[in-house]
Amino acid sequence: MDLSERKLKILQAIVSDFITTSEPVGSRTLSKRPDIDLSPATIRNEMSDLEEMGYLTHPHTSAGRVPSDKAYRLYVDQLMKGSDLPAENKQEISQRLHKDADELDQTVEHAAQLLSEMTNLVSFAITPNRSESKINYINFLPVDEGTVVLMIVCEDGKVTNSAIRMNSPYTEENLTLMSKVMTHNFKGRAVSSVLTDNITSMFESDMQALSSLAGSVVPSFMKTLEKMLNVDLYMDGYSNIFRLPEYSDIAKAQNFLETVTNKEQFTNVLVNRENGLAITIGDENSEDLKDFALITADYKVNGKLVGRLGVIGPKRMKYGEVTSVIKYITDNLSQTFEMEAPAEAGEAKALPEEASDNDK
Amino acid sequence: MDLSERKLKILQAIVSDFITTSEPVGSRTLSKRPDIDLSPATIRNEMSDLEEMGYLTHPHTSAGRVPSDKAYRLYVDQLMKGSDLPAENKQEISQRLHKDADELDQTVEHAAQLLSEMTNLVSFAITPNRSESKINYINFLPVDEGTVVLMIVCEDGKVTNSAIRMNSPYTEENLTLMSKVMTHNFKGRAVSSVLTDNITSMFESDMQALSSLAGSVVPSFMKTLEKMLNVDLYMDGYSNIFRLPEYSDIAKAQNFLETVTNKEQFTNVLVNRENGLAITIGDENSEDLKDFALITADYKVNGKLVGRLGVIGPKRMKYGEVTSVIKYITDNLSQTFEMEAPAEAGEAKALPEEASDNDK
DNA sequence: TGTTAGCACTCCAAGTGTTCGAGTGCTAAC
DNA sequence: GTTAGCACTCGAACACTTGGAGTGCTAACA
Repeated sequence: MDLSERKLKILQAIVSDFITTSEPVGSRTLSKRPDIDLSPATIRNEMSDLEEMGYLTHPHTSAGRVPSDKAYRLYVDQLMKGSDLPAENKQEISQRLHKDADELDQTVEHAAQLLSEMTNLVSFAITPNRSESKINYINFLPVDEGTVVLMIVCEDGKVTNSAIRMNSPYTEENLTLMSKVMTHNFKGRAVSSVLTDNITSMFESDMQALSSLAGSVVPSFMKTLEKMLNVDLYMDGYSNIFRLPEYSDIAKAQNFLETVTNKEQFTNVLVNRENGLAITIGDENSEDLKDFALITADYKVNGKLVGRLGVIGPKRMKYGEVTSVIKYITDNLSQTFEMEAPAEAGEAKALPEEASDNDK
Repeated sequence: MDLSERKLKILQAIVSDFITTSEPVGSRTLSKRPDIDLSPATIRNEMSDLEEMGYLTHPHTSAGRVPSDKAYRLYVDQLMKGSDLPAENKQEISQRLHKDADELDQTVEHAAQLLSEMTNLVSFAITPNRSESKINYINFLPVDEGTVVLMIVCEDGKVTNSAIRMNSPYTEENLTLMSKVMTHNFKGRAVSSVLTDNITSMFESDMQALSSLAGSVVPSFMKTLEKMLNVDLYMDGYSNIFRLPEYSDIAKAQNFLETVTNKEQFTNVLVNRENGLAITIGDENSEDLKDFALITADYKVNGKLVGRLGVIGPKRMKYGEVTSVIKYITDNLSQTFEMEAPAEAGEAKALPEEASDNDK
């Protein structure tokens, strides 16, 4: 049996009704809708069919129907009408994203904030992954007798640095030499590819003079490269969940919050999602997210690097509206980051002694 | 009327009972305690006095007594017995804090995590404020035709950088010169003091050759200095609040979460607390925190810079235990950061063209 | 043959009444 | 000053009732 026009219409009505009210919808309620001109009895028959086909479920005998994951999927794929954002929202988005747009991190954080405000859901955003970014140069800066700062700069402009505790004494000449040799060796190579190299052998062949330093430097270098791969995760709107009736049950709210505040695990989920606009509902997610729906979309930095932004909430979600907001924000972000090369700035700790020497 | 030995004992019993059970305590319950050898009636009389003196309240006629803020304060100041941490906890703390201790940020984050695990409360930690740190050197790195990276390094080792969009073209010589002049001008001065300077005038007098660049550089320089003053806030254990009976009321949980996830406001509260170990209870806090108790303590980096760490929870809190954990962790942190100069690393974005030139 | 009215049945939510226990305050006796 | 006793209060828990919203089924209708 496949879905007749009428069944689709009924299903559509049930899903959208349930999305707004979060109450199981009954045949009488439906028959009152102006767009549905059928008696409750007829609707009951259709609903019964739809239930058999797996689109609806039944909390208990005398309750209305509730959409299944399968129904949400159908709804999102076929039935949902995409809504266009009101002009004022569009304007607010552009305004707030362009203000202070010279710091990528901050702008992305603002975007997440904005998203949670506009959707009343929990939002998140991750910064782009740099594994395929190419190294531009490597620099060692003197700090104190025992410490230097290692600084790696990518072609796309990311600067990452770490302090290194040196096991053996160094001279500034050593550092300059090391900077040059390492830059020469790695310039133009992708971070991920360098990470799989056998760096120590390079030290043996090229840098005999420096081999005593290699022991301190190589592990830090690898660690710094790994650090470059980290993406930052911003989340916002945690307390929004309390507005949703599905989380008036404390245990559910707790479960949600626990899932969502496990940053490491959550980042992992986000990083591994499909590119572009991705909507996953219920059991399409991993086990721990099976009660939720996620919508994500990508933004681009300089037309290349890809970050991601989205929301998580109950399966009963205003897919149309939320999707529009997310798309509008990601498009806006991409546009913002395309025009200029925005700054993504951070900090590093070290104790330079006479660092301006480095300029001579 | 002042507090007799016996009243104190009763009050102590009430507070500690209420802290563990969160139920109003009645006279019968108290009289059953082995350390209190009085009949319920006597206890009732004493409780009645204590209520009159403002130490106890009464949810309704036939309920037990509940401690007031004043009672908690007395309890913390005089009655509470500080508990010593079990050796295994101490060991766990040292172990987990010393692992990966070369990154300050990360270690501080771990400390917050640890703290929330051990106390089952919401924990937080802020990194040290650098307003009195001295500038060590300032460096401009070439990126592309329109962009350079500004990098400011403090004596205490903090490195902060931003990308600057240049309004007019620059040469590498310009950058080197600018690095030198600015380093010369600001080396050894505290960040906060430089922030109050009139920098533009310096450009006019010292750097005529560079004045065309000043328009782009000065605002960014100030912004970067301000960025150095930002402290990072880490929080952990949000979902712990659901274990507490006081937050089984959804509205209260929501209120708590909203208060606590307002990072900006919360950071502000933390930064302005008293130094050392600080416990504030109920109405000793600002209006929005009046239903909570906060405990914070400081840790030191290199014996000087001061960061802060603590918990927030209901006024009914195991003050003794929690204080011990916090103190042990902050002591441990201070110790960790004293031995070595730990790395606090971050990142910056820029698009260097031929940056190794900077080394020659 | 598809649609609808009618009816018996189910189940939850909300309201009501009752009971029970833990608590208080007060008074009088020790 | 302390305690026992007693009347009283209040909320939590439980059972019970009721009403409404819903279903499924059957039979009648177009």
